[in-house]
Amino acid sequence: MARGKVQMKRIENSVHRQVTFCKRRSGLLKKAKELSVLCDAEIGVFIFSAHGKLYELATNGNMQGLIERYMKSSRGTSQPEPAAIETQPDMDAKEEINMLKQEIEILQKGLRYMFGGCAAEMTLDELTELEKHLEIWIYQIRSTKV
Amino acid sequence: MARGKVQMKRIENSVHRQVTFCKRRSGLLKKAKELSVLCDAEIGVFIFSAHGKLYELATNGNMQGLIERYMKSSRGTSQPEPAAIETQPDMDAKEEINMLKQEIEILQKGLRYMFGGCAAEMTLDELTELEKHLEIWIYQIRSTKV
DNA sequence: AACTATTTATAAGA
DNA sequence: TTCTTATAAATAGTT
Repeated sequence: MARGKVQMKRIENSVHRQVTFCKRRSGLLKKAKELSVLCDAEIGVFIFSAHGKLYELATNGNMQGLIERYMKSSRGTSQPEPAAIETQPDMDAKEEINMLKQEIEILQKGLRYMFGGCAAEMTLDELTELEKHLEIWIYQIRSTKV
Repeated sequence: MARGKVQMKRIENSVHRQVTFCKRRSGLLKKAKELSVLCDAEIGVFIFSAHGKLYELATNGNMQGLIERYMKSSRGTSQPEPAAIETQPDMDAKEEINMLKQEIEILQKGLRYMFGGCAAEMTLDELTELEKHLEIWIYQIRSTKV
């Protein structure tokens, strides 16, 4: 914007890119906050910088809760195929194993969030609840198989 | 902004609120897209209107993937440590990697299946495999409960 | 949905 | 990074 239009493509100069990232990131989060306040909306934003750093905003202060809600809302919207699982070819086998294990943990965590969001440590009741969900799921799978 | 400042509080007039929501929502999504293009960032945004309607943007077109990445990044932020994933200690590293990758694919399919309201297509074998995993989880849950 | 008068956001420079 | 400032963009109120 100011002092010259900006082309809508990646900023090649890395210093400019970094500065713009910083400014626009804060602008975006501000706008999100404003929208939520003015219009009584719940908003979740997450931004990964090119270097992988995470910046986030969840208007209710609870991104996990928003993600659960998102998952419920977007149910039925056909999900795109996730990217094939690729790992660095030059990666050490041990590292790769750890990476994959992490991925699995994430997926498991995702499932737990899915099932009514036991966010922190799971109580006995929560575990029972999860167990029940899994049993239902298995039941559905068995029905599908027939 | 234009023609008068706006107070940073909920707009009481519901017509104004709706119009502003529409305008600012599109503005926010535009800004998010711009930031991602200009600065090479990955961004996920979801907005729930006061009435619960979902609007979203995922810069890579894959919100599910972004959510997984988010969970990975925010790990450690007061998240409980999930049970360690155990594999055979005597297993060949290559084998182990393949096994873990398979598990991930199954979990991903399972998640999609879940999100899609049990509509996503899975083959019979995949369903059986998923069923088996769910049974293992149930077993783990029951062990934890004891 | 279109139109503008203004306010905001921000690119470039310091 | 922070501030300044000229300009581009967004948008509140109006039609």
